[in-house]
Amino acid sequence: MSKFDEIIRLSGYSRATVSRVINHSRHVSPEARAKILTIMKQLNYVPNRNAVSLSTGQTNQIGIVMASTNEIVLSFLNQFVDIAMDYGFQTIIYTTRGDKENELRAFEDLRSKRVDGLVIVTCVNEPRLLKAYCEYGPIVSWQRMGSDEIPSVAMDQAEGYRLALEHLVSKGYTRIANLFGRVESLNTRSRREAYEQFMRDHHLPVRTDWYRYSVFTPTDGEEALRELITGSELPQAVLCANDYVAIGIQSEANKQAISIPDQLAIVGFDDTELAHTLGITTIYNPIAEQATHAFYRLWAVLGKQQMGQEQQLPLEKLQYKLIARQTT
Amino acid sequence: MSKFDEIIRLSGYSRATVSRVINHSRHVSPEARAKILTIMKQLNYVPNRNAVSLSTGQTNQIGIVMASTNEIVLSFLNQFVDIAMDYGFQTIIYTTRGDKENELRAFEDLRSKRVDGLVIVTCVNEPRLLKAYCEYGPIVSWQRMGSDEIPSVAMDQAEGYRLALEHLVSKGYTRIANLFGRVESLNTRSRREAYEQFMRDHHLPVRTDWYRYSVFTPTDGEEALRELITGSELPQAVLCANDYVAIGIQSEANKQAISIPDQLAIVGFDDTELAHTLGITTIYNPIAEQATHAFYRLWAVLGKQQMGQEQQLPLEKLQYKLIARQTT
DNA sequence: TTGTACGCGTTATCAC
DNA sequence: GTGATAACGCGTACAA
Repeated sequence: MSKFDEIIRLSGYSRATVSRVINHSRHVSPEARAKILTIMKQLNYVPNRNAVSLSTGQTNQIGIVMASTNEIVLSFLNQFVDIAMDYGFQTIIYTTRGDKENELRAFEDLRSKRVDGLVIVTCVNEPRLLKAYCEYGPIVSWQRMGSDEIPSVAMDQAEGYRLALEHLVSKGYTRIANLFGRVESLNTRSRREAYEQFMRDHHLPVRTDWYRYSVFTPTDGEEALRELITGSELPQAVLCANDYVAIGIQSEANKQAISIPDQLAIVGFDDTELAHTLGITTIYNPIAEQATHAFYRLWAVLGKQQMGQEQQLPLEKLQYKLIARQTT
Repeated sequence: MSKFDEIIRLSGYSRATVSRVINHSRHVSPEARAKILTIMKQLNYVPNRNAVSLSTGQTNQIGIVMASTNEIVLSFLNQFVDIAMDYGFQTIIYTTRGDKENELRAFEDLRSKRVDGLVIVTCVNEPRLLKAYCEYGPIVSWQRMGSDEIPSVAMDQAEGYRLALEHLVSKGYTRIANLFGRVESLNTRSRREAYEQFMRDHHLPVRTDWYRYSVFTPTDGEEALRELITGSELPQAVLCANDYVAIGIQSEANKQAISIPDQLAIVGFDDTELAHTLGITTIYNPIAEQATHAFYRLWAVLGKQQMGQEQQLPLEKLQYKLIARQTT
């Protein structure tokens, strides 16, 4: 006999009344509430959440999908978990290692009612395929998805990139190398197009020979610089995929006795704490705010189911900012 | 009518047989299996995991408890999520922000059958209090818990600390400052005792005036060094709570024109990728392996429930290693 | 305000 | 190999 039935038996009240007390319904007499609460304490009762989820159809769990938990997505993850918790939701991590089948398991978990909604941080499956899962629960993406089938809270990184370019050119750096992340990602495309457009507009050389892809980590940055200096000409500045890459460039430049910023300027991306510490010029990226927005988007749907009405939370307009430091 | 009942109706078989097919039981005729599988495909059926969990009493979810998701715990988290997934378990993050009540919610979720087990990365509640939850499911800790009531996969950091001290002294650094993490943590106590014991054994000065606490981040490290140089005497070496603190020290030393390692030697802890990039001497800490061990400990219990027999996975002996680089 | 009866979707224990 | 039937623990119309 479950503790629930035990409470029913000991209190003399019915299943419904006990349930009402548990769920803080107002339609319960003070005496009934008091008596039932007392017995609940005595029995050290806690509701079985699987039973609750089965009955209500909600789990109060949200899945977060990413290739791996790394430094780049850390602040997004941290903020999302926190804000979700504030609203009574737990967060399940789905690390896919870039594998499509692994990734699909997260979406299958939406179908199988394991999670109420999903946040995509990074994903490798086609939006077309993923769209089919939208009927099972709200899905929102941080990564830009190309199609509008899955809503995204991403900002157009072209704006941030232009800030960096304006800064560099205003300082006299015109021969610029670009270290990108994923080749096929929309962010990479945005950045590349912003670069090419900006350079053309200012009648400056577009150095596609200084494009490098799949540069994510400090080690990647080091290798990229070692490889760049083998060329006949050294760029005046390097635009990095993120701050960690910039750290690698900075470190390798020191080893190679390349003076910064005289011989080589460096601009990072995201404005992490380390960029501050190491004096790296970078683009402030409101990542935590985007995580908040991501949850708000989900809450717009999940809150309605929970509170019985439309839940609209304020989505403030977010902006990049240039943070000038010692590497430019 | 649920899809399950739909399958029963369309196939003509009973609830039990359908369930057997879903769970790959061998006691099903090939014809029955084929027919039921076909219908399952047609209906695009997936089991409701809440119903499964309610019925079996297992969720295949493990909670991971920590103050916040930060760089320090990142590799542990990442590895744990991965290994758990390999064994069919999902990971729920509980960030407590150091709040005892928040933290207790994770343990209550063990009682309420939301998770099958818990991993404690950091925790603030008393082991005494937490011990009461052990009856509801396996709990294992990364952080050392003092009492043996909750098993821990932590290594005694004193060993790693001694490696650092031997290295420093062998290089002639004898006036050593210590930057610790949490004041009351067992790791801090281990390190402090290791330092004091080592210095006494070698008839060297124990500089308790150079103890600093709650130093976690690069910024903390910078501040610590700024504060240390206001003293009458500068230490010859700094032992840091982790690599990020070491980065802060290194950066601030550069700003202050303090030559490294001539005027000041630096030793980090953990051997993160950035320590490699920035040439920081550090202690290699097998964090990922400890995460693996943590899961294996849980699996020893959860696997038994799942596979019907004791599951013993190999726990290899782990060791710290000194990684000498340019800061010593 | 309270109680009845049923539903949620699946597993498990018996029989046969 | 197959099939009734009873759990699993709780929410909730609906009626009283």
